[in-house]
Amino acid sequence: MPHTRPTIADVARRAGVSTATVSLTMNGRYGVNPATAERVRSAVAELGWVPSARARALSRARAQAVGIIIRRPAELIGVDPFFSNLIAGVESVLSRSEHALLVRVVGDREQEVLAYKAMTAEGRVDGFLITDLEMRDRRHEYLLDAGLPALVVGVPAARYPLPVVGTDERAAARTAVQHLIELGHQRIGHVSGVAGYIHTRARQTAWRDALRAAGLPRGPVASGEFTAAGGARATRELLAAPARPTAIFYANDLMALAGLSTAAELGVAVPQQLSVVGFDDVELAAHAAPPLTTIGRDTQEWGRQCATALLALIEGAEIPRRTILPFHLALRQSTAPPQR
Amino acid sequence: MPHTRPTIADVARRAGVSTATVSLTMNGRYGVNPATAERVRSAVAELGWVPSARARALSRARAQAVGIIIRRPAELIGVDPFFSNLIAGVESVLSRSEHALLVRVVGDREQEVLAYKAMTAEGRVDGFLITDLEMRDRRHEYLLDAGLPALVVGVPAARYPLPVVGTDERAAARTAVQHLIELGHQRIGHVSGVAGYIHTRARQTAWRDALRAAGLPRGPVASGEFTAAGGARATRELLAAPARPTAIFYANDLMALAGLSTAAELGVAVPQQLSVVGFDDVELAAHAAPPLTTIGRDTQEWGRQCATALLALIEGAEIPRRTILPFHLALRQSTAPPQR
DNA sequence: TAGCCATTCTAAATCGCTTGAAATTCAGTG
DNA sequence: CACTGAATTTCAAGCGATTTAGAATGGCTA
Repeated sequence: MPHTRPTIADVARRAGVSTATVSLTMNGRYGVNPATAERVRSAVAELGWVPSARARALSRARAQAVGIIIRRPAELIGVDPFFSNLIAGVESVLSRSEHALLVRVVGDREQEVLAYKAMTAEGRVDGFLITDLEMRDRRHEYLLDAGLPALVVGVPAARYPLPVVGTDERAAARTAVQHLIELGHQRIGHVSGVAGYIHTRARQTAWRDALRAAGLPRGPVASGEFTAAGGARATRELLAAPARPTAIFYANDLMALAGLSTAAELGVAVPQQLSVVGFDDVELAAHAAPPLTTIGRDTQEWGRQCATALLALIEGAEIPRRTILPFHLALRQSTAPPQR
Repeated sequence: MPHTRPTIADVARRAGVSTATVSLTMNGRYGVNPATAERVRSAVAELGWVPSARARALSRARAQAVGIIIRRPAELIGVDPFFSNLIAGVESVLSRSEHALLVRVVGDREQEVLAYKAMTAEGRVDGFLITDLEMRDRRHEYLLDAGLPALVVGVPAARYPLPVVGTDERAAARTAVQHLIELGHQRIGHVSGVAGYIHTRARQTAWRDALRAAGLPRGPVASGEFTAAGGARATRELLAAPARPTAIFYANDLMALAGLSTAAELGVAVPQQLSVVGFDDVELAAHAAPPLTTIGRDTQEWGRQCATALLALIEGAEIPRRTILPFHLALRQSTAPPQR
């Protein structure tokens, strides 16, 4: 006998009141006699009633959920702990507010657009978290005209029409390159990420600008596509150049770690012959050989902050156009002054 | 003027039929005149109608969603690409079937129980994917009596009452240790993961059994807690032992990679003085110095298979009690015969 | 004692879709 | 020509909450 879950009607009957009263009581509206409220509450407790999210979503016209759509080719999904950490942070806030997190993973842009439209049209979510912003990102268009609040997580893009929570990665990358410059490096290369992303650009531009500002020649670049294989390949490429760089700034730690191994394999001593700086400060960075100097930020904190901000947006509150969170430079042993 | 989304009534009006007919048509029930169906379909297309998931969930008594609750301490969330990959695989199947994926991340067991109960009671999901099965896991209890289908992803535990999709990690681990034995190693240590998990146990037990079966002495063990820091610490511990092992089998790649660095730091040459085998075959493993020999399985495929199976369960179909997916041993340069 | 108000509650409509029962249509039959 | 039955289509009752307008109650005031 499949004992069905109690409904609000069962609670009402048990407490000897109408369903309206139960609803009013449990949603903390005032105007309910304390004694009645008490009766309702004990009926709820006795029956173990939990309001149906389905019914609630329909009558409140709120899904009580937020969505995050991840577009990455399959092989890039697991390369960094970014999403796991972000989601963990987001969740720690959402779960306290009775909001669910819907995650969708898509492979290409076409599917992505469909996913946003479907989730919106079906009314599954009340707002979106947007990641991996691209150069000419158009996602705000269908979000804005669907009237759903949305928020970008990551790098603040100049004049993007949605609020942002993230880190000034330009400043972060500049700090990394600055560190190399201060050590005395003059030929500083860069291994960049997947073209098109705002954060790829921010890191690369900051590197270029920092060199220019210091009056140094523009160093060599190679794309590592954010993968270990790409990082290894790019490292090989940079180290094979005629005027070999004495330092390389990598757009993420995964590539930097692969770069470390590649250097070892080529017999290039780090940091004596080559200084290496990464980006992300993944846990392994501190336990590499040599431990990796890198830029980090607290991704879980990003998650917490952006969830909080998105919930506020959903409630109709105003939020700052940009929330900039700090980064840090973890100084370890993969950087040193260049050898004479 | 916030142009509201069309409802089924708008479509019905436009097509000159009742809402029942629209519903019947769009849900592919037979018994609708082809000509009428055509009119309905064009009305749907013209208005761009998409059925409301909220209303549907209520009337069909189906959430059209599955849930996954991840319980890990914050610092372990991002350590491996497991969840990202699993979710990517799961999603590739779910998205085709109009099911959403709800992700919840909790920190401890108490929150976990609450999360399962809440998701179930609120009716947010039609089924669960269970990961990180523990030794005396009780999750089946509240799932079974809530009547929700659920499925374990990962290591098949003997006599666990829910169906499983995963890999025989015992066999996988045995293969890894066997490889070391065949190379001629006699003192083989193990760096284990977080105690309590089925997979931690499976890997450790398989290691012990393989040694015993080969008539070798039981090697030293240390827990690395699945983290890089832990892996480094454990490695240091094993290498400091009086009878230093000539090979170490790590319960995951992260620890093995940290182990590689630690060995380098201690001046222990890999693979000449120490062979290292990991578990996971993360992308970086192939680009470590030296490239890491490790056991891998296709986590995205796990995701696809378990999503498919869970959907079948939700439809009320029968599925095999256990679906065992393959693993592979990636032979690289971190293992070699022991030096005399 | 009638009139007023504030406080509590409830009836009933609503959210947008699904679905079983009933109504309608119409060709085929006897 | 009435009757049967298959094929279509519609009615209307849910699904389980929320919410608004208004009813009931009771204490006070004039």
